[in-house]
Amino acid sequence: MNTSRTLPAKTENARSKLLDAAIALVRQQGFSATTVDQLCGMAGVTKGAFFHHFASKDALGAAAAEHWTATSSALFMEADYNRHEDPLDRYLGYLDFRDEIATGEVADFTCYAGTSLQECYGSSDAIRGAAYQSIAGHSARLAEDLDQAIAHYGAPEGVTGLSLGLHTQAVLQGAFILAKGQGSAAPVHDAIAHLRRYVLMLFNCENRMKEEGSLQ
Amino acid sequence: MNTSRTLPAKTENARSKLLDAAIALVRQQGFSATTVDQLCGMAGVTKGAFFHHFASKDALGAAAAEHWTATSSALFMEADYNRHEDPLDRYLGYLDFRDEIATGEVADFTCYAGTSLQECYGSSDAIRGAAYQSIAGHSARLAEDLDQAIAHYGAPEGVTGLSLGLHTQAVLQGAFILAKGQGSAAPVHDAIAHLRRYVLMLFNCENRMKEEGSLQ
DNA sequence: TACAACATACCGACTGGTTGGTATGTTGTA
DNA sequence: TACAACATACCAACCAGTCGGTATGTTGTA
Repeated sequence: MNTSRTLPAKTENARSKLLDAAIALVRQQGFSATTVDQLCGMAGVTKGAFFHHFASKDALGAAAAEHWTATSSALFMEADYNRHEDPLDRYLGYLDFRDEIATGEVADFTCYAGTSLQECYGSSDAIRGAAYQSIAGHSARLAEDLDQAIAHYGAPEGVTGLSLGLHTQAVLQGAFILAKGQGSAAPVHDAIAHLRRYVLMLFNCENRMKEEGSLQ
Repeated sequence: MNTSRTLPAKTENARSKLLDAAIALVRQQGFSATTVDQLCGMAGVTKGAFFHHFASKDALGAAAAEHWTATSSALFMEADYNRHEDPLDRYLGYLDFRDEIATGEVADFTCYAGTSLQECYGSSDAIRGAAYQSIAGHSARLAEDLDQAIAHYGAPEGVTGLSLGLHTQAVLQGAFILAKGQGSAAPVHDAIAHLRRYVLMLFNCENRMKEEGSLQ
């Protein structure tokens, strides 16, 4: 039992260390600017280990996108805001949570998927696909809450949960770009404030302000 | 007169050809993935010409951001929507114009500044600075109209012209990322629709719906 | 239980093509 | 003649990927 756990733990070590290193380095420098040697150095493994686990640098980039999906979706799933009964409260709680975690170094709160998607569009289909899958999946989970909110509170024509979920991601991704330009988290806080105001007006002001008390 | 125009025209030829090539290639492949030889090939010049005009590849990347600012600001300044008397109409006309030009190949309507800013954050200060300057300047011009609109129609506390201008850019930049993932312009149209609805509600619904007829 | 056959994880020196950059012409013009 | 605007030839560093080899399990079988 002990040993049967030891081997898989060790075999996953080099691999997951490389994935973690990829996420950290790519968020800081971009994918192309990150070398295999750098990745191995940060992960504390050798090139042999790298190419044992990944067929190519591109394959690592794509696998890191899936790793990113797994770790970040775990982070959001465990967060407190999911406990709200009201679906709109859950969505607004998500925005608050996003606002909270946007602190410190820019590279530490920006999105691996967005960064590599923008850079690797046109040079690697594998990475582009995996990165978009990450963002689309995240949007889809938001869409569940938003669809419930729309069913409950109503919304203008053409506004769907998925459309709002994707828009949420667009706003965040764009804010990350501005944050990189400015070197601070301020643009993220501003963008979230605007988005929050939009959604509040969408469900609150335009439609008949049902249950206003529960909406902040 | 003819000759005095010929020399600068020719001297600017290699340089501006390289700048155009940089914008085209970087939008498609990203900065790091684009080689100096590729740039020279597309521009139809040799490496000697390249390093005669630019001290380094990074310098070309930064100069291309300024070139991008110049060409794109000319495009928007000449557009018809600027003729509207109402500042809000000018802003909404800008959104419509953005919506119109988002067609065809994804790389043809995405933003050089946003792409290189995201990628070169952390690897080149010169490019990051020039790229952010491009986006910030564009936001500032939008902010002029938005400030006038706010003065005229009023707005909730904390909403300034610059804040809305930057948010507009954030939404567009984020939409470009989604467009790259999806390989189509649809996310851009969706994002603009949401942003348009937000601004309309901001000036229209929340505040006393002055001059409603002129607002679409 | 013992042992052969095989599999998995990892090491690190090496390579061959690529890349940013340089050094040295050449040409046209003032 | 002087100088700007190129072209040509070349280089040293770098980098993704390879390859032979080792160490540590795992499995099948007698």
